[in-house]
Amino acid sequence: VGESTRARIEQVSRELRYVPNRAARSLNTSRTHTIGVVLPDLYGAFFSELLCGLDQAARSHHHQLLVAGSHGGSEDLAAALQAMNGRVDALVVMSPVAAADVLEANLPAHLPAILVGAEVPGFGALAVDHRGGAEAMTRHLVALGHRRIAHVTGGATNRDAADRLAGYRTVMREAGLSMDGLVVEGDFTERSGDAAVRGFLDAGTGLDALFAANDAMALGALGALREAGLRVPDDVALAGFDDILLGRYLAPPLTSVHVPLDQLSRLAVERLVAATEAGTQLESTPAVLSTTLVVRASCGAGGSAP
Amino acid sequence: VGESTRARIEQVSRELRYVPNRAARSLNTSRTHTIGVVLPDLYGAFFSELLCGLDQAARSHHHQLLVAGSHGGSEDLAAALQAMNGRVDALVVMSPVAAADVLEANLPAHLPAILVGAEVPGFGALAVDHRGGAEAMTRHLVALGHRRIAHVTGGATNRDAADRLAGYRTVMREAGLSMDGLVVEGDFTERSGDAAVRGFLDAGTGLDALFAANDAMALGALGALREAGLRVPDDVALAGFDDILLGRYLAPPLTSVHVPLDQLSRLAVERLVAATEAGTQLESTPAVLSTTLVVRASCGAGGSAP
DNA sequence: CTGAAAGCGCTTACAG
DNA sequence: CTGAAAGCGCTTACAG
Repeated sequence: VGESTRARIEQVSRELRYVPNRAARSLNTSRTHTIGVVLPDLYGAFFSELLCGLDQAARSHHHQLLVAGSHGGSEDLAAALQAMNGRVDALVVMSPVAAADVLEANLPAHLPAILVGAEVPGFGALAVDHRGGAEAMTRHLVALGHRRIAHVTGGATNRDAADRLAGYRTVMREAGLSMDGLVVEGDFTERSGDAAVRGFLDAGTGLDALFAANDAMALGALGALREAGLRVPDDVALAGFDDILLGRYLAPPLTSVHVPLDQLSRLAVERLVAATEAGTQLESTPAVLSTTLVVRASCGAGGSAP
Repeated sequence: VGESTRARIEQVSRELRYVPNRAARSLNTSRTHTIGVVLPDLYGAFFSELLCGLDQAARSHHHQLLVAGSHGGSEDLAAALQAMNGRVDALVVMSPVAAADVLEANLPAHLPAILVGAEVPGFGALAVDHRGGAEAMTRHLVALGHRRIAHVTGGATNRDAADRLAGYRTVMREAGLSMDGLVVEGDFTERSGDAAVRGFLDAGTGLDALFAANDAMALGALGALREAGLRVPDDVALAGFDDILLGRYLAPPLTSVHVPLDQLSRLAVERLVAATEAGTQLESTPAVLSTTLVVRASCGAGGSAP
């Protein structure tokens, strides 16, 4: 083809705004350059930061994100997983609400997938040391001299929440401290943190410290404590979990347990892209990411973040 | 086919985990049940809440979300738009960084699209009354008796930021108040709100009130003010814009301008789904969503939210 | 009512 | 080096 013809073709294609159809391209290359992300929810800073990390990691590998949030029931989860088939090269699935069998039944076989906080034979797994983080936090509170340390959980059916509770329990037991009336169930929302504090106040439960199973609940608790005229950390020490970005902007800045979302995102995407290119599945032994205690002013330790 | 054969086929299909390939299905039905979302960024509460709203709206119509965040330059925007082609039924594009020509050149013709805060002939548009919101806020601050009212902008190239600045200017001028040295450029990040306050303090600029062009900057400003020993609202009134969810958990709760993201999300998705089904494009006259002043304690008006 | 064919829009490997 | 054909995995309309 001559130069001038080529130029004319390119011009016309631009005029008509021709853009290749990616679905068609995917169909015969069997590459989509897309990573599917299945999350239990999209609401809140934690998932937002995770999604943001995954987006950055994906873009650095020239991939896009197909997102499915909020799977209430297992049918939702199943539908979300099935809707990904043929449209993604790989999958990141977070599903802390015990559903290994649903995952097992609906994960397209041979599709590289990384499960975060869940395990299904034949699929990759990444785990966060929730328990270790909760132990470190509880130990920190004990070391500060607190005795009546309450815990607001993230719900009975949530695996991550159960691990955090277990960490708290272990250390409280070790320290010989009572947990009677000090453990109350929440659901990871601000509202439930607020409700937990009101519950303690109504019951007349005296507290030295409150360890919420995530920062969102700590935020809700902070509002309720303040409303009740209690000062943090002078009257009650307050701690969260996740180390969401806004924690440092609170007054007082929130002591928390850092969950390495950037690292998790990078690792997940790197492994998935590698598996896609090699055409292999990932090892199902989970890589466990460790958490870090981040001491800020809300527990009275005065320190600023490491 | 007999009953027993059918049962056996279904069983085998379950065993093999057969799931239809959606890319192939899309190709001949030309329906993807997916809405593409192109945002300038994924970072921060504002985009998180928008994405969450879009996800909910999309799911209520049985659609998924294909997300492209962070388009730094116009090549990124172009690439993101092109990558959507054939993989989505419709598009929501937010691009406040003046780029109507890039949009025009890269929006697949005939693909239903809603632009938020931008206009391109032949495509749908949704706008938010940033200017009116900023006017209402500035008027509120003036009415509270503040005279030296500073404004931290969201950047010179951002259209939404320019509208908010214009609203502030209009009211300040109307009220006969000086703006000398009171307008400083930010970029919608916490960090830039913090920097703005330090700048005012270093310059010895006295302030009655600080109106940040978004809540993230107000958050950063709050930290810097507190660090400088200034109390909000006693020493300096503080106001933001966007009304992100955590504003009410700050101390003091943040006065802000509510941007109706839920309504925006619902409207966008409804219109797009309707256009997809009808096979038509949307009207390019933008529907303008109005904002609401939300008075909380950070400006000293004492009120709680309406 | 069942089964084979055509076609969605691409890309890749092959024949001319 | 160019151009026509085959095929990715579906669904839909048609022939048997």
